[in-house]
Amino acid sequence: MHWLFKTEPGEFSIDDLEADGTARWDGIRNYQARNFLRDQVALGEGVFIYHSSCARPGIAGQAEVIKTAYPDPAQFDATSPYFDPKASGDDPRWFCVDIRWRATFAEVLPLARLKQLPALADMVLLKQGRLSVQPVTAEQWQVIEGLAE
DNA sequence: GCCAACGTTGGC
DNA sequence: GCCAACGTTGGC
Repeated sequence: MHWLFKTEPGEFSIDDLEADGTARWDGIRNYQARNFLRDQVALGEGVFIYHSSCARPGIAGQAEVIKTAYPDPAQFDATSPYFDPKASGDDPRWFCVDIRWRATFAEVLPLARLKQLPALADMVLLKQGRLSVQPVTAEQWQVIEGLAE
């Protein structure tokens, strides 16, 4: 399986990931996204980094999974915006993974462009909004990589 | 800033 | 369990 992770570039962009090299993908507070992270995201899998809520929404680059799911520390940190008072160490509610930068596309692949391609019509990104961690099929991955060259 | 889509909360 | 109210996401 391949994946697509959304991020607001004003908070954390592909350029930040490239500069840092690796990142903890934390702060996921949606159950469907959590379940993908916790149950399915596997070591070494590819991840497209998608910029959302910005002037040019689209796929900005790719990364790979270097550590599979572990409890998101932010849920236990009362000073964090991602604090969850209902989570406990015995019963973590939220999970995160670690990723490593692989590539920054020469140009962000615009959402509008992705929408034009029949081969991508079934992408979760295009069929369902509001899901910040989502699967990408091998076929979709190949098509998008081809566009990014 | 608007607003559609959809997730979450909480009363019953 | 239903569903209305409310909150959030995210494109435009």
